[in-house]
Amino acid sequence: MDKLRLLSQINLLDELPEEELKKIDEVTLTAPIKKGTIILSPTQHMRSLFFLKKGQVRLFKVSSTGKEFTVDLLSEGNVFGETSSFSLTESDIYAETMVDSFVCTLTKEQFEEFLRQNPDISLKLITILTSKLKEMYQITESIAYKDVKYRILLLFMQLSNRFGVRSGEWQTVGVKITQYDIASMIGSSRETVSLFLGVLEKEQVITRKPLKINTVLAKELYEVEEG
DNA sequence: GCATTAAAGGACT
DNA sequence: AGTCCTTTAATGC
Repeated sequence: MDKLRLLSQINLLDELPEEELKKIDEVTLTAPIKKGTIILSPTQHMRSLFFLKKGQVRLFKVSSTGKEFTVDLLSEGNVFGETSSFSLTESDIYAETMVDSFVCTLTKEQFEEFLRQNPDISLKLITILTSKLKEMYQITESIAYKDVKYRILLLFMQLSNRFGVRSGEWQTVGVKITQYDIASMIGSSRETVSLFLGVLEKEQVITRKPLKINTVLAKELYEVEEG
């Protein structure tokens, strides 16, 4: 696949001139990574940052009892990883590809230089991180005070706002997720998720195949906030 | 109201 | 064919 074309597909880099794209292309390495590959783990530490050019990545932590908690999902254009000076994720975190992906590696210096020359990108990064922070607040609060059905709907609202496509009252969720993925994002079990997905489908709040959410119904019936 | 366990059916490659 | 994903039901906190 053409490297330059891949680079131009990155959201963060959308507004960059062709010259800048070429510069980045010269200093970075792009690797195809298969689904289910761990590209970052507490033991395997890469002192670098990653650009997800294509695909989908899950960031998660593992508890002492071996249970996974998914912190974030990333799609094309997201940056993650860590260097000695700053980190975009936690240090004891795992990153796994959920689908076949293309990942580009950047050193700290390359990324900082890149930001210096493209201040607009820095602003975009701040925007992304801020909205992610808001999402995490909502999720943690829902885990404390709300039931699983509400948590599923809140998660779907957030995902569809970030990744989905809107068509009237219905919005796609926009990411490829299993029931296990959902459970690991809202602190539940896959069986319970399975149960409530069935309930929500009967109530016509969601559809499956493809996974969609009726945002209007969800808000009215369950008072779900938007992300 | 939900996790857990178990068991079985369905789907993906 | 074999692995991954989903559903259903029973049990107990």
